[in-house]
Amino acid sequence: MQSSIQVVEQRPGSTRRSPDVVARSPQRDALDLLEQFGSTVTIQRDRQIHGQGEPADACYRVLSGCVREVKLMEDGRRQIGEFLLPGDLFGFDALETHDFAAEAVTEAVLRRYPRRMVEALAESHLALARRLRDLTAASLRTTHVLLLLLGRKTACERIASFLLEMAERLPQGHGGMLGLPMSRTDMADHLGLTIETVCRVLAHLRREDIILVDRAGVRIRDRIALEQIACEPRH
Amino acid sequence: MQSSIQVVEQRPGSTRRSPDVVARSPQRDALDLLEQFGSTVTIQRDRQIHGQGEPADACYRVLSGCVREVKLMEDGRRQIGEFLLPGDLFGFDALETHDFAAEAVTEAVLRRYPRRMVEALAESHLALARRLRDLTAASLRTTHVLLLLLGRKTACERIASFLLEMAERLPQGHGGMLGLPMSRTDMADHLGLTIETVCRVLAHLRREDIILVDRAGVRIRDRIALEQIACEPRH
DNA sequence: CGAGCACTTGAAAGATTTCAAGTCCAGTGG
DNA sequence: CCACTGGACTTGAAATCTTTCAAGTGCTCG
Repeated sequence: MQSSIQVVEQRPGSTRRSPDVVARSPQRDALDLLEQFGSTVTIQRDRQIHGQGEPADACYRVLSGCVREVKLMEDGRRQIGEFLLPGDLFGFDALETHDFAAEAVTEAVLRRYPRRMVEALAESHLALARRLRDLTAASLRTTHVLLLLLGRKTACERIASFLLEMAERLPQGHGGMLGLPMSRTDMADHLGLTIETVCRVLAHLRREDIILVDRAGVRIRDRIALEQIACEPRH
Repeated sequence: MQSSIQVVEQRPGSTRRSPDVVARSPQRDALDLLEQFGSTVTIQRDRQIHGQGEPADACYRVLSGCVREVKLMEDGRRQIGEFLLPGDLFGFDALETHDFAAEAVTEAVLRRYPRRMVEALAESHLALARRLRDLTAASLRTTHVLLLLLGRKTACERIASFLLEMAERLPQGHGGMLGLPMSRTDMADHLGLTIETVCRVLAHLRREDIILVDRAGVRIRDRIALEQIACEPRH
């Protein structure tokens, strides 16, 4: 229960998306209240953290590694709602049960908070209650962006949007290299494409000299071009 | 400010989806607190209630009619996040700004609550704060279902899912006829299809005697078949 | 009655998927 | 140390689904 965990500054109501990994500043985060009830767990690659539809009795903060939120259909079709990276929170926005299963994309270290405690504390701490609501609203906003991507964007636009998002969220390696933690299959299941289409689009962007792809990851060479392709919504 | 508004029983944390339109039961809804600050407004067909990205300074309950939540791309591509029907709430789950524009699909009568009051009351009423969080989580759940639909379902599955959803949410006319309030274009923009594909799939389902389509609306003749086609997720 | 709009339907085009081989490593075992 | 195997990733070609383009139809409204 040591409190020397890497803590990430959260903008007012952002579930994730923390390019600004800053040491905790003077103003306290309402979530700090939970820290004393947290425990640290390590999840092996591809192991499940919780199942889809299971009672939501824990919430998590990602300390290291990558987690995916997965919805599965009877016939095996899969939709990944979101990838969670260090600093991201998940499970806080569930009702009684989890909408998604959560699985480790890479070995992941998580801080685990019992839902019972979260709810109990929220009963007496308005700031925490408020924080939880903002967290949920932030999740919703992220999901709304994905809705447009899945409903209306072309394969090329989806990949471009995804790469830009990852460039914001992942730490840059040397020379701006992004080490994507997820497989092509995971990317495909997040973007509503097949693995082959993901490959082909990446190859296409590479031939255009917009990105550089190698085993280690991706490097964005022409961000402007990528942004034009991604054609993000007005807001 | 009369309080003879049609009020809809809400399951614990459901933004909408209220097939059970019941008179208010003894236990009070935390949202009742807002009622004294509400005002009733009427919006003409296709008129905007608020724009995408605008400061969220009001929330609404639909009293009658239908509202769509719309995201627009520069080039005119459109994604409808959700249709709101009588009893449904919207705008309660926004952060500072609205993720979607809201527009009246049909002439709509809305109960409008100033966000400032909602937030102020939530500061002092835990039950309301809790209700707002559940509302947001319920929105998120709805959106997660749509993610799978947009990312992984075929046109036929999308339409089948949509019809079943509408059958739950819309009041039945005589003979189980559903009067769909939205145009084919709206359906298309919700389901990530084109208007022509929507027509063709409806025609296909009609030829299979699964539904009956006419100007007035749609009638489900073989719900079992429709459910099989829709192939809803395990949970 | 005529115009306009929503909706349908057909045919061709196009984007993405499916099916089928490969390639390239990383890890294993000889 | 090196060949071998399996898995992830690529790439090509054909198939398929959906879209695009083009007419129509039928209602409603003026």
